[in-house]
Formats: sequence, C-alpha cells, structure tokens
Amino acid sequence: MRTDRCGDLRITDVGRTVTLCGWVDRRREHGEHLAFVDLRDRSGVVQLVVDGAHDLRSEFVLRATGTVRERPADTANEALATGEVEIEIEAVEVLSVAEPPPFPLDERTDIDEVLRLRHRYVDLRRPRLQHNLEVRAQVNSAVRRAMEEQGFIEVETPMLVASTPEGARDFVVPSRKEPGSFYALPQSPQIFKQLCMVGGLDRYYQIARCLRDEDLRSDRQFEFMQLDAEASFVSQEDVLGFISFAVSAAAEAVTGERPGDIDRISWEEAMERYGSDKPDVRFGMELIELTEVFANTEFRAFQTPCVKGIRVPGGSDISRSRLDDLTDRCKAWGAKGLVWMRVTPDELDSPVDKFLTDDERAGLRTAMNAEVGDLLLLVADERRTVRHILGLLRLELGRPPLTAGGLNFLWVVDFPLFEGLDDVGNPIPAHHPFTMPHEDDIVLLDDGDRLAIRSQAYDLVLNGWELGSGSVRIHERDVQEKIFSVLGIGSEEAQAKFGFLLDAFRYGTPPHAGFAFGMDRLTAILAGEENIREVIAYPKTQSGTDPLTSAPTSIDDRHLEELGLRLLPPTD
RNA sequence: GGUCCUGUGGUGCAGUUUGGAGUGCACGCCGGCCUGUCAAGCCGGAGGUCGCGGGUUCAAAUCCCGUCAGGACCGCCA
Repeated sequence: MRTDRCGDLRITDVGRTVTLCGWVDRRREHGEHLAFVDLRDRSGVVQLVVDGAHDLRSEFVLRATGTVRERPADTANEALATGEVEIEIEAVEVLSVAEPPPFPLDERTDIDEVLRLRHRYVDLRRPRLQHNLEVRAQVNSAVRRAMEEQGFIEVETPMLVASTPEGARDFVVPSRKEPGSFYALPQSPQIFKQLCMVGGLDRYYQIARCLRDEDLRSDRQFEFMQLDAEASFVSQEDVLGFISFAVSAAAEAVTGERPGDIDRISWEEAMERYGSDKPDVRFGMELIELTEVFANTEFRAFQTPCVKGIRVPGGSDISRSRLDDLTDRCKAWGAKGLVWMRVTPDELDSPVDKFLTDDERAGLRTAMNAEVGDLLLLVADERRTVRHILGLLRLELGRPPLTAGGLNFLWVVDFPLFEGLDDVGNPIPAHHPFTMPHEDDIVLLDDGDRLAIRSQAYDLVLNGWELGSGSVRIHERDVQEKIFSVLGIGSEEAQAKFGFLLDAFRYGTPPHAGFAFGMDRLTAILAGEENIREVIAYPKTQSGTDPLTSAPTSIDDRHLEELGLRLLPPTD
C-alpha cells in the first residue's frame, strides 16, 4: 500500500517516486493552486506539496503518491527530521474522511483527561503517547533480554486463581460450573513462582499482569505489570545483582546511558533519616534526632519518647497561614501538632520559644545546623509517628518533580519481619508470611522482641517511588510452621490457606529468593512522566472507570442467574 | 472512609474574592482572499444547560446547601 514511512524520507531520497499513507497533521493553503499538507504516521511527519487542498482536512487518512524533491533554497525546516525534502504530489486518495478531533492533537495544551480517555484512539496519535508506548516497549524488551541473559526462563502463570485472605483486596470472578464459588485474579504470581522453584525451573521470570482492588493513585492502577522473578540456590546478594542488571539495562535502552552501582540503605536508617521506607534521596532536609536535646525539658509537648525535626533552608519567609496549613496537615496525618521556629539573628521566632531553656535553644541550633533565615519544624510523639509525619512533611516541602535530577535508584535492605501488631496482638508480616528472617535474628522468634526481627527482604526505590520488593523465601517446613504459629495462624488454618504450598515443600524444596518490580512505574520515570496513566495505552480513572468503554457495566439478569448470583438492593 | 483542588462555546483559559445583560483572550471549526508555508497570514461568520439540583436575592457563572464527574493526597495497597 505504501513504499515508505513519512518520517524516514531524507535528502538522499530525492528523485524517488514514493507512496505514503498517513493522517493529515496540518494544512497550509496559499491560494487555489498551492497548499502544504503535513502527512503524519508513527515515524513522523513529511510535507506534501499539492495543487489545492480544500478536500484534505485535519485527520483525514490519505494515500499519496509523488516525487521526493529538495525544498527550494531557504525553505528547509530544521525542526523537522524530514525538513530538507518535500513530496510533490501527483495523486492523492482519501482513504478515510474524519470529523474534526474532539481536542487538539498538538502538545501545547493539557487536555482534560476524561476527554482524552474517552477518545483514547485519538489521544494515542499524539507524539507524547506514541513516544511513551515506544519507551514502554523498549523497557519490556530490555528487561526480557536482561533476564534471559542471566539464565531466567519465561513461564506463564494462571489468571484465574484461588483467593487468599491476606494482602490486597482481590478481584473475584464467579464460577459458572460451581455456583457460589469464585476465582480470584492474581495480586501477583507469588505462590506459583515459588512452586516453579520446587518444580526445578531454577530461574523463572515473567512480565506478569497483577490485579489489586485497592484505591487508585497516580502511581497505581487496578491492573499493572510486574517483572516477576524467582531463582533457586541464590542469596539475597544474587537477587540484588539480577534485578540491578535488569533495571540498568532498561534505563540504558531508553537513555543510552547505563546507571552506576545502586546505593544501599537499611530500612532502619531510611526511617530515621527520611521517615520513609521509600526515601527520595534526591534532596536533603533529612530528619534530625532531637530526643536527647529535650531529654529533660519542661516543655510538656516534648516530653515524649521521640523528638525529631527537619530544617527548611531559607524557609523563615513561609507565611503564618501556610504554617497553620502545614500544622493542620500534620494533624490530619496523625500528629498531635507541629512546632515551627523561624531562625532569626538572635532568637528563635516561635510560639513555643518561651517554654525552652537557653541550653535547649543552643542544642537545637547546633543539632540542626540552623542558619539565620531557616525554618525548623519539630514533631514529638512515639518514634514511629514522628518518622511518619516528618517523612510526609519533608516531601510536602522539598520534593522535586519526579523526573528531576536523573535516576536515583536505591536498595532498601534489612526490612523488619513484622510491622506492628494486629487487634489480637499477633504480629503483622511486613512483606509476606513466606519471608525468611535474618539469620542473626532467627533466635528472637521464640522468646525475643519479635518486632526487632529483621528479614531478608529488600525494596528497590527510584526517585522516591517504590519500584518493587522481594525476599529470600522460607524453604524449610519447620521454619514456615514456626512463622505461621508466631503469626497466630494455626496449622489447620495454614493448611486451609496455603496447604498446597506446604505440601509442595514436603517434596524437596531448593532454597530460593525472588523479586518483582513495577514495569509501569519504571517506564513512567524513564519516559519523564509523573503519572503511570501516561505510559498505559488504556488506563482507568482514579475511581476505576474506563471512559472509553464505560467499564464497569451491569450485566443482565440471565447472566447473573447462570452464575448463581443475585444483587442486593442499592443502599442509601 | 477522609482532606484539598477543579468543572465557563469543540479545546485551553480569564471572569467568581466585591452578585448587575453570556462579557473577553487564544486555538479549532465554517466561508472568502492569498504561489513557499511549516503553530502560515489577512477578512468575515457560526458556535453557550457557566457540570447538575435546590436555596438566598429585585437580580446568581459569581453567595449558601446538596449532588455528580475528574484530579492530587491521607487511610488502604501482605
């Protein structure tokens, strides 16, 4: 149908007769007998010269035949890859007419996202999305190659799986053959990949679709893609190496530059310094320990297990109303309050200054390296709360745009095995119940401080986004049973929930470890996008709807009947 | 479950604080002119449920209440 793609034509093609197909990008008429038509396909745009263009409107689909010629002197367009040539058209066929698009296809304006999604097929024509989907394909391809180079084989796992009560809310699919029973769509292939290890596949990977019925965000969709991997006879160190290699390959495929070694930080240090288990290390404003400074304070608000602060350089000009707003935010996040202090030449300008001793003022200034013009923000509470609040406050005040400052990968290691206790007093697994405790801390399982047990679990962070996580798994049945017992899961319950995994472990289980990271998130950052919807061809809105297809939709009664389902009346 | 922001011709905005005729800007669309443009240019024209409902008022895009949609975030996401 065509001989060339629009964007490929160069000065070396002059003299050739070519046939091109594409969309009318723009048209410039100069009277009855001269018009320029920019023809666009995925490869780019080329200028057609036609004798009158009244019937060639925006977004018409054309097939045009003509001769490539050099543009006349001084009319080349340097901004265009094809700008040195133009096509003198001999014949044009309109393959398809088009109504004016519902929004402009140029990149100069931000269009309402619902409108873009409703007409996604038009939106996809824009260079931005064409580029993003190309980046996505490059990332997929590079990651596949990287994993295969390291001896991993691709294995597909089912989409209709058994629901498990742990973790995120499942999407469920009613069973027709067994009315009243349901499949779940996989939150991840976690169990299956471990079974692959028992199955002797040695090194498994998959770019897997995962589904979680939880509230959506700019970095979260109901369905998302993960590079999912698992390997036998490997240590945590090996896994970090595999994954570092894969994400570096992806980055290199997109940027042309291979990132250097990825830094590491322990979970404990991340929480202490950044108040987050996914620290954005692209900027300072670290959390500073002040508990000792106020150890003997008379100021009641600081008579807490922990006091920490952040220093906002030059922040003393932040208005009182903004400070009130920040205080309100901190309270909404769970703080009792926020103490602010403006650093002036000879004093601390603060509502609480009168409660502090000279020693405390001096100690504070020293600890925080306070300089005139700074703003100091302090929170006092339980250590866990202080870290959390200041971590959020730090991002609120200092976080650069997601894609600023290059790629800052970071490994967070030595996660705790448990994070807090549930209502009944049982520990809650921080990662999942198959995570191997840190060797040095295993003794604490029996009668130690269980919340102090570290695990062999690790996260990969990029510019403050959690890219993914993994762990060394428990491969010994007795250790697994011990963990279940600590978690308060009885053997019957464990058998009911994970029996098939425990059964499998009876038949010869290799030590194994794995990881999974979000392809959408990695792609977004590599494409320079703040929002993963921009790198997904057909994403959903924050409320989980698809303006293009109107999903989710109701289904008819016969369909429900067949599945053995009846709807409850709507609640008011 | 919660907090905050947004909603005005096809598109992007201004107008809302301080109520006074659907007022304005840019793009697009339709028609005309135009033989070297490339965000072409010039002239003319069409196009409106100010998201929706209610209230206050002589009068509401503007103030109040409710509601819908979208977005950002907190919770949630083993």
